[in-house]
Amino acid sequence: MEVAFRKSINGGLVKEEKRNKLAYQSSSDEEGFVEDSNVLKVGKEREVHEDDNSKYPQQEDIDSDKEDDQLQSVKADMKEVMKENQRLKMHLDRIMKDYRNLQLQFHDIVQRNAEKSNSIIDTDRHNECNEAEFVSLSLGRSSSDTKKEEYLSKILSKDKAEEENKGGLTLGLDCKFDLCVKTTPTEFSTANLSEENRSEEVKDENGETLPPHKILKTMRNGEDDTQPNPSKRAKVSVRVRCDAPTMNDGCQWRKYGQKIAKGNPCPRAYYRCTVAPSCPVRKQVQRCIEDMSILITTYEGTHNHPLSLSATSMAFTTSAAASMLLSGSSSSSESGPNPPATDATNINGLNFYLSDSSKPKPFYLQNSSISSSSSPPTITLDLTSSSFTSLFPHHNRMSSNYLPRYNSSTNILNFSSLESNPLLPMSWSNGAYNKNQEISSLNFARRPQDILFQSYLQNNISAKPTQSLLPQDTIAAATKAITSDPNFQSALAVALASIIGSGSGNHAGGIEEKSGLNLKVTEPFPVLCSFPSTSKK
DNA sequence: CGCGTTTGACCAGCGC
DNA sequence: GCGCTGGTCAAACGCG
Repeated sequence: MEVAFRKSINGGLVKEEKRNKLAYQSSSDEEGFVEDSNVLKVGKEREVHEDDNSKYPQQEDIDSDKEDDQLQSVKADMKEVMKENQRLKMHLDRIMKDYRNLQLQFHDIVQRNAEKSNSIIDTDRHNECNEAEFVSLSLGRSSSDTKKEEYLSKILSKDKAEEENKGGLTLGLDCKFDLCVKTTPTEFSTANLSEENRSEEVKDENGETLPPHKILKTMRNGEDDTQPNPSKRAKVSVRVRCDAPTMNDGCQWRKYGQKIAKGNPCPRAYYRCTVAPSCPVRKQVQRCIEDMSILITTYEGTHNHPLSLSATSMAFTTSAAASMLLSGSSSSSESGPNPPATDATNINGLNFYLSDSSKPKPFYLQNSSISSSSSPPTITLDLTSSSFTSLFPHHNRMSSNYLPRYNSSTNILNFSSLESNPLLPMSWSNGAYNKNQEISSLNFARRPQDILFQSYLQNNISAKPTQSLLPQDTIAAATKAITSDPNFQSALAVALASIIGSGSGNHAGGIEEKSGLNLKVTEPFPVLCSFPSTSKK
């Protein structure tokens, strides 16, 4: 392209082009492409006239004037393009600035939501299908917990400062998103964390290679080593309405046993995670005796391999629950100025740690209960109850829509129901992201932070007087909400970060680098989903 | 034939 | 020690 241009154009125009190129050097590739297109176009025009000149040398003077005119017009075009370029640059700067602001406000929204959730009193639901004695989580705190509240605020502000110092944001919880590690799909199955485990697992202490079943046993023993009290190993039970025999949570499972458990004629099936041959994670699946449509899935153990994002959704939830459970049972023994945890009900929430897992910044999820018997601690996430909708107290209309449910046709456990929400841009629920659902599970509302995000959507968009928004007004309303409410901006930032991270590691990395924000949420998540992190210390 | 499921046997923990 | 129960193993079986 450039060669053809040089062949056909005089030196002055070449200079002009070079000057423009220099001016655009800092522009994006897309802008550069547009610029080159212009250059190509000009070059071709020039080629035509050069041919004309050779054919009719007697019109040289006239053509020379024409050339000057065209040169001027091209220069004018260039100036316009430059102006446009400047405008785009300004746009970009503004976007980056906003993005930075959103990032800084992220912690604020986490804190505010924690406080918001504290005012929500759990309805003392008990899991009637579990024979163990359950203590209601009371995922909101009582008003008498002001000391703890203050302590939490201190922790949060301290963490915020630390986060800003570090310049990094790490989505923690016991799912440790190893955000510095970017894995490609080919790396996915052998990502760093599991690599270490694997290499250690296949050999015993004598260095001998063990057969698979012995590896498993070794694994289990090793796990017990890291968890001094095996009986304390957390179990997370998830109750979901599901017609299918088992819930597709993104992992691969192999059934290894089935038993008729006492008190329930429905057989209990035992599954083992087969994503990695040495993965010790088990799950038990059983129908609820009182409501056969409810599937009770109990997870136990720690994935020692990266999970797909769809599996991460469930692992995220369950590990968070287990984290809450374990941190609650061990928090009183932790060093530092921890508030006294008198019992499980003081744990109060799912801890989605930010950056520093030792200092939880909890979100709160309702409808959970903790078994406090002497048996292995079990937390039950009841995703079948309508009271789950108290997460969205300002929007009664959304009640049924926000029931997390398992869709057997799509094999997706949905924490929300964007598709039924006409107030959202279609592309968020039924559009491009949905097309990739099977691969990357980019449903906007499948992760706890997405619930948070949607909560904001509902509170900030639909709760406003413009309830009968036409679809074409939706974007405008969303834009208004985005620009007017910093909280919503923060929530959006979280959601966007998820999407960015889900789309392409390169893109995420690019944004990361350009913005300097270190919003390190990448996909595929090299997740080490460890349920009881606190017990491993 | 390979892989996943089924199912009876076996084992360990717990209560009496 | 014995029985009960939950959890796991592994051979048999079925399916693609």
